[in-house]
Amino acid sequence: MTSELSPTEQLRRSIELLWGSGERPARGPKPTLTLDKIVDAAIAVADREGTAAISMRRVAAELGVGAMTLYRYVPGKAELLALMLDRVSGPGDEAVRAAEKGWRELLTAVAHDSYRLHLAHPWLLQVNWTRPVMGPNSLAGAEIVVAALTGLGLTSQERIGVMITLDGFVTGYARHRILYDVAAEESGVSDEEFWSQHLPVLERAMASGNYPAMAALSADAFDTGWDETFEFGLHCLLDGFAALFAARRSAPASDAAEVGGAADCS
Amino acid sequence: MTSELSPTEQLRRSIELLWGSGERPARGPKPTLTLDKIVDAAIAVADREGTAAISMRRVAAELGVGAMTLYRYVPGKAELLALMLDRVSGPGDEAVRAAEKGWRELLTAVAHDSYRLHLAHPWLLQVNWTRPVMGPNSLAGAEIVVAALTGLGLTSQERIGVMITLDGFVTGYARHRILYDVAAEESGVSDEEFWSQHLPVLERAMASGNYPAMAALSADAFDTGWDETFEFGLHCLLDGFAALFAARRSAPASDAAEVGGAADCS
DNA sequence: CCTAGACTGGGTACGGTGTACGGAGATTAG
DNA sequence: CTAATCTCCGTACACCGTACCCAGTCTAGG
Repeated sequence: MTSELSPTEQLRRSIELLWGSGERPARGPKPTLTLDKIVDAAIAVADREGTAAISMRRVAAELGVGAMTLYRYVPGKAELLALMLDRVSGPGDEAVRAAEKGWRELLTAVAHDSYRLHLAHPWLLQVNWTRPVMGPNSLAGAEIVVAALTGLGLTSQERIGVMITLDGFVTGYARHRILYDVAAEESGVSDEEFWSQHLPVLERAMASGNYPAMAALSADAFDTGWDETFEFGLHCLLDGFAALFAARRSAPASDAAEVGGAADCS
Repeated sequence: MTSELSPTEQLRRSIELLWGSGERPARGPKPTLTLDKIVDAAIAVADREGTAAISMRRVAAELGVGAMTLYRYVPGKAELLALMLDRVSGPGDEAVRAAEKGWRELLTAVAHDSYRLHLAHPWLLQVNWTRPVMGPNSLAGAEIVVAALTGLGLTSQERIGVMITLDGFVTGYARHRILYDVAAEESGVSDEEFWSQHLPVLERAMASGNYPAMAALSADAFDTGWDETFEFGLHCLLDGFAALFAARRSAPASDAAEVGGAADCS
């Protein structure tokens, strides 16, 4: 008899799921599963068998139940992914250790944690986390960054801007690397073979004179390891933040009136 | 009778496709389609109907042919996506105009171009461009950036590092924004509704005292427009690069021997 | 001109996906 | 004990990418 749920109603349901206000109805048989078990199973499948293996049937099989059973606990696949994300989110080990150490150490730690997290769970790229970002763990992650940026003379908007910028770099770089690994794996072509296949066409392109700057690069230009390049980029970005902070320290920007709640931003 | 193609053979085929060495066989009827028409149709469908609409059947229907016909021209969907990417890639308008203006103007222009490109073609996020990056247009895009970074005392590896870092930030930020838009659109929930639904749970979280730094933010902390925040982040990142360049200008790093081809990086 | 052979278009089919629907059985309030 | 209400899940539908294969078309060689 439940008529179709309105979008708003669906959203309310998802928020409840994320913040886990799970009161059971009194009637009827006890559930055999829990939300936590489902999320754990989904993460296990995703980590073990790859991003493409995340399907409702596969996760259900992992738990020894029918596919449709999952829909008793989760509205749909998108919400399951959001729950998976919130599970692995939250302040990482390195960030917690660096919590009291100053902004540069902390941002470095947060970047490392997030980078490692993405490499460990490549399926994170599949998740649209922009809307359900407001899960409890995600919020805790934001808190620790904003805290480190408080007291440097930044406006509130700048604090958020720094956080978003850092996240953009880390996720963008992680995506780049993960896509590369995925391409290598699923095409079944190794790095060496890939490059050796391209050699003739690239040599012709270089010899054409259309790409002088590329041709002038040394032979080892692309030899840098992924992680070193990440550190290099992160270092540059933090230097840029440092320049901003130095400017604000000599002339603090005026912030809008501070109120006790970030929610009324329509 | 064609036995299954080896991965290497498939790769060779894809490279041929990208670089367009399209000699027709003599026998048999003339093809009614061309690769270009297919790629154009796919881009049109993707731009008009969204990322999810990119399917072989849909693209084929757009061209008025059967789904399987496309496989006469393209090995599979992944290759079609790669071709779509190379089509829209290449130096953007702003970058071309800024080509002779110094590294900061050029990197800014490239970032703007790439950012706009992603917003105009959100399906770019779907494409694994790390491997087929070596299409002619992509290579031209790399050339223009590396050229702007030549003569600043950077090593070859640093030039590539700067390019990858910038790309990481731009694509990461664009992804963030696109995912946000997609979430708003396909959930059917407007921004206002989304935030008003979250209000009670957020207010409770803020009142809990667990998130003091978040609670201390001003009310307008999240009010910044997407584009302003992008400019803010880009500015920071370029300041970071500037610091590196300044250091190199006073003490240039020694580069490896420069050879005329970047291809032999195993 | 004729015909053999190579090529193109595309119908059908297979195994996958997310999920709507509804029935069978379990549980508990009254 | 009964009826209400819940859980589990089999079936079904509309999609997807693409392997296979046949019919129709075109051209090279005779």
